[in-house]
Amino acid sequence: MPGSAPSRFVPSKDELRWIERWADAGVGHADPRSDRPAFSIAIPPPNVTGALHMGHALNNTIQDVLCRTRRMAGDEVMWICGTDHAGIATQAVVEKALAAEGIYRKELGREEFVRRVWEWKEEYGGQIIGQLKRLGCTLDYGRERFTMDDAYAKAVLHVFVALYEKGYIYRDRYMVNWDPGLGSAISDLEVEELEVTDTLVSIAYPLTDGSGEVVVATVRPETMLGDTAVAVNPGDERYRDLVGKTVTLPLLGRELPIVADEYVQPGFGTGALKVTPAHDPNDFAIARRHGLETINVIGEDGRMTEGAGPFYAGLTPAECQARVLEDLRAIGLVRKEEPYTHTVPFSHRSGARVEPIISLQWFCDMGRLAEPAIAAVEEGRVRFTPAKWGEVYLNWMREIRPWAISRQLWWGHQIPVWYRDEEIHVGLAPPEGEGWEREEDVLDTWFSSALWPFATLGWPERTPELEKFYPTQVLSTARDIIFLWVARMVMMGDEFLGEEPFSEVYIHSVIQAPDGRRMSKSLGTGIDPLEVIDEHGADALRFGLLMMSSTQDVRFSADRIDQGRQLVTKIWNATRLVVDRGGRAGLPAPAPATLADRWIASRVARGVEEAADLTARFEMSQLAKLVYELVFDDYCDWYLELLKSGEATPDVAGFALEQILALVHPLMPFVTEECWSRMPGAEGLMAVHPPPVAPGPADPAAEAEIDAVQEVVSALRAYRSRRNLPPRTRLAMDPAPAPAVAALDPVEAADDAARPTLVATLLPGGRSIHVGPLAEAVDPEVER
RNA sequence: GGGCGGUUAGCUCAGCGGUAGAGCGCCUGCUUUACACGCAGGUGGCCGGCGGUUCAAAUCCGUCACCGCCCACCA
Repeated sequence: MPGSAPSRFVPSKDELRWIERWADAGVGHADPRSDRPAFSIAIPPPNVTGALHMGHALNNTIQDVLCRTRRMAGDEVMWICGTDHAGIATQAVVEKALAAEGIYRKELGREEFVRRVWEWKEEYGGQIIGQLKRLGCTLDYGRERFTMDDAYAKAVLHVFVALYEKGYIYRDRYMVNWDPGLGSAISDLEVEELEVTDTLVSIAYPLTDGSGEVVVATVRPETMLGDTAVAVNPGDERYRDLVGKTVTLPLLGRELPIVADEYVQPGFGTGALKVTPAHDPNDFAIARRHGLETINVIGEDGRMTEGAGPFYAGLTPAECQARVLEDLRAIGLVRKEEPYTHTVPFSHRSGARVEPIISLQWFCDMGRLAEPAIAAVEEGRVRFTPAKWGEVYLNWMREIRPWAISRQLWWGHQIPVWYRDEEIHVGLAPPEGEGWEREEDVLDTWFSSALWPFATLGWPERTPELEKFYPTQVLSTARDIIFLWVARMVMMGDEFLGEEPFSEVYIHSVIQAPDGRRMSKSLGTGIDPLEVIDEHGADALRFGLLMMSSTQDVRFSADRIDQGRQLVTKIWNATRLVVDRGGRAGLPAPAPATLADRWIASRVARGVEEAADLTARFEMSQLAKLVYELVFDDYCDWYLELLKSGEATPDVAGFALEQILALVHPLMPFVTEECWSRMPGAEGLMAVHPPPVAPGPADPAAEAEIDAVQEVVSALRAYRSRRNLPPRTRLAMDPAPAPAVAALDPVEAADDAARPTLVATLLPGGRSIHVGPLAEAVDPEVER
């Protein structure tokens, strides 16, 4: 590279060029017929509606580091690329867009609406794939998959039918989490418990025989309309005589049995519990034990049903609550009202307060599926990093509950079930004959995501891709989808391929906003990775994110991005210097000629070894720190200074630079590719350059010597600084300084014993040094 | 109610049994022909509190205090 090259690398200009070059050279393309060892990673498929956020940027940088490293090492790398149809999110986005034009989903009808979603997907979906390219990610873009592709849909239906036939999937009228905002059931994992302060109301239920009353407490008086019993603890003396009697439900006049159930805590409230089987999971269980009637009073539309009686039907629960309280007060049955703080379920998807209701839904029993997936982690076939997440996974798996898999949406995999009167048909194809109607519900998005590592490779066909690249090696993700996604992939992989879909799960940091809040668009705390890329370059962003990443949550730090940008500039300028001094690429390893050469060879050797170790252990911030220090401290601050003074040789400098570029490339692909291309003798892309090798063996002797040199030089500089001497003051030193010391700093040997003004003493091993005038050599201030 | 994690320099974080580290900030010098997105030299921490183990503890154990996250069906 000519010395007249600009003193900075300009990412905005050069990065786009390299993205094209990599694509043209097929860098991300995987060949299933290759003889090379396979290395594969399945990207956590971003939502089609998604845009790159910091979490994606970090996660995909990590995956790209791993993929690039393995590719350079000679593996056939497939980084599986694609997006997720994200049922709820996508349907919501399109619905909103249509509503802006005054078009409503229900008016369009299902078929037309789904067509519009596809249209939207073709036009706006998947922009994140382009953004991943900007980040420098070497995915196999030519094999981009979508969880609603025909082939993928086939896999989904196949799995549904197979699990149905095994008896794992079944339909039941059961209590589910109903999301009134969404108009759909959601799974337990999509429910978030939030603390709220409600009013705990005590209501008197008169005994039917007129002999008194039983007082119950509730935070949801409106649900009393669906009460079908009052329960007390069997050991509760106060109520022993009442068990078997009945009370009359106020407002509706229904007669309710008083039952005894262990669930009831005698110490809570009055010790008597109103039982609303249709709207409380505990009450539902009590009702099943006692064969009680269940009466729905809140419907799927989130309003009171006919079951609530003519005065209340049609109201929202909140309106109904006010009305019920008013009516109860009017007849004098409210005994107490007090504030009460407890947790209440809210939908993670819509934010609405979840209504537990009884509904006819499809479920998947997870017990049997979980067994091999538990063993996989217990027996170490799947390993989590950090290891604690393996425990979290196991704790959840060991108490796994049935999964509510049906969703009352239109966008998704429609459940392959047909009904005709009492008949039911479950199959890949519709049944023969007239009068069949297909199940309207679709599957939970995570049901299809669970198949990602193999459905993307063509399963259930036995494709060459599947043969070569399943199972994958690593799954990298954040902890929030360990249950939703990771666990389910393991279960499905075990069930359908007989093998876990990956052996390593790396759980990376969550990047928070600089103030410690969650980074989110709605909070206004998001930082757009693309803006960072535009401003500082993808390499700087990648490096900064790797530096930030950790085993815990971290705040986004603009300083780390700066550090990355500075490293980019440093590498760029170091390359300029080396090229100027005659450094070349593509040489066979030259024999180190000087002490400095032996030293940098040793440093690079150490760096290469440590980098491999850190990469294998997913120590990304340590890896970033290592390359930073190797470039700045070793190569630039000391070695290149020695090169300028003639204490090192250009061949070794060039060779070491080539290796350093190769070492840094997986982290910062753009600047390293650019620098490589500017080294005389460089051929081919750095992206497929062989892995870095040391220009020589680790050399402890050379390292010890240079350590000593560094100490002397630092001491000299500190001495000058303390004395406020001009920086380049020449000092005479006795004994004569080592050539490397003299080269790095303007010192001269004291040739006249009467004249020396400075003493530097290197004791064996280079550990003890005095720097200062002879007269001060014993001064503790100076002694080091 | 269970479980996990955090508390280290002004800020953001590493380190996790052997004399306290980085980046940024701050102070002093430097237009040294790769780089001022730079170079050199500095300032700055009883490593949350209290106990304990050890020759030796940010580092291991116990406990307390805040902060955060996950799981959980007490009206």
